[in-house]
Amino acid sequence: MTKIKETSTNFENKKLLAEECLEVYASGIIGGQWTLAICCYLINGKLRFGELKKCLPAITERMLTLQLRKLEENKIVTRTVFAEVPPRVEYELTPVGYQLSTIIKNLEDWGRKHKQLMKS
Amino acid sequence: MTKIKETSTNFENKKLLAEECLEVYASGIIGGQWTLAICCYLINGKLRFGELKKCLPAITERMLTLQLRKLEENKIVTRTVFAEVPPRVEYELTPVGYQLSTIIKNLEDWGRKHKQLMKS
DNA sequence: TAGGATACTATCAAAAAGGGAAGTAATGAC
DNA sequence: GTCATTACTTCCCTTTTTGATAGTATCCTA
Repeated sequence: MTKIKETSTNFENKKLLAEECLEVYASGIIGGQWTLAICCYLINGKLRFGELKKCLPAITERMLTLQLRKLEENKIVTRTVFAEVPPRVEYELTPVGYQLSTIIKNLEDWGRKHKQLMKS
Repeated sequence: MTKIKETSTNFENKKLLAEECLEVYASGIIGGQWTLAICCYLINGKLRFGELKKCLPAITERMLTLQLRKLEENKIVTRTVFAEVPPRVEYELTPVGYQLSTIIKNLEDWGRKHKQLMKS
């Protein structure tokens, strides 16, 4: 999750696919390793940076920051900074962010079925 | 898409997340760069290796093979080899594979909305 | 005046994903 | 006997993502 190289074949491929295939586009946006997990927690209401970190004990601060920035860029969360010391920053889903709940639910259902199937 | 290192922190994190979060589990399975695109084409019926390749002009044979193998491992597609020369191999979605259609549709709808939003 | 709280940022390294090009096996057509 | 066809496999390299660790700023408290 750093800068992307706009000359790589990989970049081109991603762009092309996302252009002609809305589901690929969507999965590119919510497909980061922690993205969905973060959204899951935010769906129950806004959370501070530190609270999210507690929800995801294994995430590093760097990763959490990167993912939140990406979500913010993609207008899926809003970031509100309170001018206090120590600082307080709250993250909340936007309307499009909340609209992910259907997808999340479907993924959950499908995931359950699939997991069951793989066990047998 | 090569071997994964079962000792890496990354591997551990993925495992943990997938265990406690079915939507993360699901997105890990269908989240490859070409996975959803492949499923999209297969949803209309079985296709041969070469036909898939034509559907995705930019994919390399290597990648297509890897993705299909992963899909097969995850019981999302079946692979049927016909003992002919030149060889013929057909790929078809399994029932769970077909059940992805809901998710694909959701992603498509959400993607459309999101894309619209980002333009404004 | 040293330490704590919070939300980061910076730097370096490792792992994972993806790409390019060439090679393989079997057989029928020419 | 050479070529074409098909579905791969191999090897090596680049790009992208993720992890580990160590800072930074500000003010309040003890």
